[in-house]
Amino acid sequence: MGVTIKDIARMANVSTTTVSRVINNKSEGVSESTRKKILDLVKEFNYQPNALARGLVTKKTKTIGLIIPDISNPFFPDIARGVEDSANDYGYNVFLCNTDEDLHKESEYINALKEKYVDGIIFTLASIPKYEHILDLIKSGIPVVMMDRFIESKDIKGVFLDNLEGGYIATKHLIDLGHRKIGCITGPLHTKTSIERYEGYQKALMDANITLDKSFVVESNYKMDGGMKAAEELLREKKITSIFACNDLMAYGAYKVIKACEYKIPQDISIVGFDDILISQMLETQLTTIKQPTYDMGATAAKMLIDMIEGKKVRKKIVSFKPQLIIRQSTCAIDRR
Amino acid sequence: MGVTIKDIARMANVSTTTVSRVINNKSEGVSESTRKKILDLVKEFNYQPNALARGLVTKKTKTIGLIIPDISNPFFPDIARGVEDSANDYGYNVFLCNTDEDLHKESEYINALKEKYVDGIIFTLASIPKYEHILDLIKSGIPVVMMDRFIESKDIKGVFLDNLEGGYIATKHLIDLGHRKIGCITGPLHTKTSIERYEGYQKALMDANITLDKSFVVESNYKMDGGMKAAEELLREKKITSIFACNDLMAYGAYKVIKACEYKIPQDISIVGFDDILISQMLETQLTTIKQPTYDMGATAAKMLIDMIEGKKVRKKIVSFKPQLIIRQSTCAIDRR
DNA sequence: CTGAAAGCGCTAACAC
DNA sequence: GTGTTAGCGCTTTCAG
Repeated sequence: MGVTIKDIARMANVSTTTVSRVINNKSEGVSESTRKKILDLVKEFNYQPNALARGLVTKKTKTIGLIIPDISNPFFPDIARGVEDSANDYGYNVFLCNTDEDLHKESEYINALKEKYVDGIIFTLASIPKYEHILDLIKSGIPVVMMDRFIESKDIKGVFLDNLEGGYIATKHLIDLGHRKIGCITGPLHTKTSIERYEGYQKALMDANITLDKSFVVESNYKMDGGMKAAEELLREKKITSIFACNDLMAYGAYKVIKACEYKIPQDISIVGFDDILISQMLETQLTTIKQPTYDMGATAAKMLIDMIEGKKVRKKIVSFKPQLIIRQSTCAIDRR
Repeated sequence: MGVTIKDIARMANVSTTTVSRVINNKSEGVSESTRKKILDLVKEFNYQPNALARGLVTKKTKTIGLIIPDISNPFFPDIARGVEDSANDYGYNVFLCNTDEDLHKESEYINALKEKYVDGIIFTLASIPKYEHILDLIKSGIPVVMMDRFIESKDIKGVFLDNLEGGYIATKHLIDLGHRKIGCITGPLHTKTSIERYEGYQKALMDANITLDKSFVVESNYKMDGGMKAAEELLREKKITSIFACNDLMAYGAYKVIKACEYKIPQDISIVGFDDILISQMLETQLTTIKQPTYDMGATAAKMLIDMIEGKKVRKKIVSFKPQLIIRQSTCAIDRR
């Protein structure tokens, strides 16, 4: 559909090689006059190089894949936006792939992306701890950057949040406010992120010489209803004065239960979440939470990937982002009770 | 990187033609034995066809482009998910492109997608009423499906929400509850969607024999702060008893102002929004609103596009989705005041 | 039922 | 400075 490099060459009375040289700016050895002639023709006939043909010979497509669990999960749009913006800056396009954490879909996407010769892939793994296929992928030579969910392996590169630090500062904030009986609603404890946040909680307690009471810890599912159930359990004569929920959705579930029980937030019970999703600042009592720099994480992952693709030295194999405590209205000092 | 059709052909002692036939299931004329031999080899060596080479000759890439303003706008992730799911069902991959409603970026993406030979493009236009480039694109022959934002043109195909109906049922709901003094916070009135929602409001009033009071109508910007300003204006001795905000973000802005003024929702002022974004059901007083079937719209757009690509008869050129009234807690009958 | 040959549109040695 | 040639990996006539 349209004019090819041959057409331009014929009209300019030059070879395709020469045309190729100028459209790729490898025009060291092209006279200014033929250069201009070609450029004029290109503009006049709106010549657009066929990326398939080009890719077939160069083995580069200026295309990357982004594989995530689910773009409609509020955690991912900002990441995706960061990735796409960076990619776009470097002239790359991005394939969006939603896996629903399904390993089969994950493999299918990997195959499709390989067939389409993407230059690299950014990955947020399924939380299931199974990733031989990823390791194989990396060994096959295609640049891969992991995001958010870590893999134990020497040759992994990636962008992660310091979840331990996040759990730590969330809990420390509560401790600094005078709380001693701090409940913890964790995510599923077979995932690294959940474990780390929980470890952060434990470390903060330890540093403050507070003994861990396991009955204050409830494992949940990162969902709202899970947060509700967990809060019901914690409220059952545990006498806790505060809760650290390992994500905002669960914090919101807890929030609803607490308010339904006629407790006041933060006077009766302080609560801190994790993620800083949009709703957190829209609640009646705005949620104190731990913010992840999602956009930056996406943007950094894409930059890193493209550096790898273009053979630049990638200094840091692992970039660790620091979470940030956002103090809002759902926490207060215990002596204000 | 890896084994090609030639390798398979050599190992099977057949021509590449034959291999091509079996991997593309055009194997009418291939004996069962060679067929099996080839399939075994394909599996053994994990042969993956090179999509670039294939696309170069077939002019088809099993790839579509999705051009939207901004994936981090909560309205779009569900749409994108619908698009991607449908595409995936048919074996297509999707390029994600964020334009920020910038016409220049829009054109750049169109060019890039054409160079990469996408089979079709799904579009949510910038709201600026300028779209010659889209019309050109369509004339160039590449299948295009519009989404959400309409263009006046015979040969347009697309998927839209019946925004007039949406404005109508929102307003009618208020009228049915006994309200007569109904404020309206519109979006920017140079966009078709905004105009239509506003027209729906007017039509509902007219059908109920309520005279339109223009002082009850405030044009705003679809953003939260715009909703706040508009609400402040409406609250200034207009004596309205209810507000129809043309999206949830503005409704939320109004909500905050109303509560800040110590009015009660819905007893003093009823409010209905539009979109049903996640936060609407998370507010202290859950928001009555108009829901758009975003996922379905995306999924339908992709199906439509792929049907066009694959030459199937597309019965409906325009699919109009009906909005749905979601009654929650922010509206009540006027006599309960 | 199978293969030979041409060609998609481009880039990359290499030669002049 | 510029052109010739080969070839990327595949599909598609056309012939047998």
